[in-house]
Amino acid sequence: MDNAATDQAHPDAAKDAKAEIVRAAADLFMDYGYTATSIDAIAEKMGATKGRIYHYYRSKAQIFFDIQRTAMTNLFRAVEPIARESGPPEDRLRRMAWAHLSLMLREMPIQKVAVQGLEKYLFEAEGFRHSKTLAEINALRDDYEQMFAEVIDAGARTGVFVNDSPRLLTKPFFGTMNWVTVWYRPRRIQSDEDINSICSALVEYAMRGLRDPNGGAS
Amino acid sequence: MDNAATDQAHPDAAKDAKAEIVRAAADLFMDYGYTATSIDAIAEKMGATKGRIYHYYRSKAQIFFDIQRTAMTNLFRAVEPIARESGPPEDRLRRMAWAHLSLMLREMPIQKVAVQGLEKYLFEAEGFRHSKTLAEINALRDDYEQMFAEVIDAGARTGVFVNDSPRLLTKPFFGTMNWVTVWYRPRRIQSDEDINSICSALVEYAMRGLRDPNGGAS
DNA sequence: GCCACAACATACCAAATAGTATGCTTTCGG
DNA sequence: CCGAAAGCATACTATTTGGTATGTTGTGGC
Repeated sequence: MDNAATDQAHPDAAKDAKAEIVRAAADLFMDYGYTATSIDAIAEKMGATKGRIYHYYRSKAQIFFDIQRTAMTNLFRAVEPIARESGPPEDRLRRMAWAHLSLMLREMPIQKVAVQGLEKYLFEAEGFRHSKTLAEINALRDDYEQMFAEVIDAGARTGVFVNDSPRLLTKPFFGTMNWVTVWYRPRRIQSDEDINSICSALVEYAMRGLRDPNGGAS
Repeated sequence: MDNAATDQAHPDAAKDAKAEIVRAAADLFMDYGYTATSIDAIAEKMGATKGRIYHYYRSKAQIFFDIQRTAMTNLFRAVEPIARESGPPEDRLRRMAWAHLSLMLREMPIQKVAVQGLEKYLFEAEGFRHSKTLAEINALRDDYEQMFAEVIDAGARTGVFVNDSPRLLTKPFFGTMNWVTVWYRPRRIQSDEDINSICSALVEYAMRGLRDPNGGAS
């Protein structure tokens, strides 16, 4: 009994309804933040009222958690297959970074909320410290970072990457890419070409940051 | 008549009082966000009540703006002298980055609020779109970024940096450094050694991202 | 054709909170 | 030594908002 509608005769319809709520909420959270966005505002953006939202979610926080889950799920779907391939770590990592950043730009609201929103204003203040859901989200983020750390480690062992701790290197690596959520303003109509040029510049920057200037290949 | 206390006989005392408010507010904004932090909570953290705060600030938003101003002022004080020196752009930039990041880590609350907090939840919702203060803050941020862009441009002309647009290169450059405000959790007792090792790793990463792998030093 | 339940909308409530109005005490210039 | 303003605290208000309780309408199964 996770909520009122998930275990019904038409679970796919419920999924769609929840997805629409998640999208609307993410749009507003991105612009105004979590606490400054009212449930009524989310409903109004959907052309509905609170009743619709509370029929699918029992609280505002659950919507927030669902945004996180959606964001992480989408990231895994795009990046994990690449990580599992064989081949030179440098190539894999570059394509992983491209997939990550591309998704970041294409579903900015969800990803921005997910990446900047994991703050304490929910957990410290409310009773979410021991939440099962919270632990799940944190585990997802850790696993995701670990996926990159392993490829970086593999590259370091072959000598193409610098020899700092992989865990420490992932920080600026993600910083280079995730910082788009701070400075990039999605245009009305964002051309693929626009996105691709940003991806290219940032991914190459991130890769140069890892590479060892002295270490030749092999 | 900026506020009630600035043009009095003891402006320095008022400055101290305001600085204490700014610090307390930044601490709470960092953890809970702007809207989720009540004026009463800020007052309580100072061992006082609202009266004390509203004696120096006429609104919550003014406190927020003062945090931004303080953060930018401190950054300029630390970085601008280095930018004005002569010498190889690469050396100057590295030391500018170090100063920037060092300050970032040492006054995390103020800097984190300043760097991540310039959101719309104030301006779109309220009547702050045409605020004089807001324009001033934005100008400061632009000038600050421009300072780095110029040094990067100088380095690109000597051939040590890659040839992308300086404006585009500053994004991942700041991303590498400012992302600490997302992942770094200030320890109870943060040793200088701790901070220095982080500075070193991130600054070197940021510099490698700029450097042209093919371009030897002029 | 009826019934149970999904899928909402509407009305309502209690708590939180930005801001104000006012009162009290200390300090200081003349 | 006194008036006036600084430097607060206290009491109060109007509004916003998360959440609930209670409708109302459509719809699929039998």
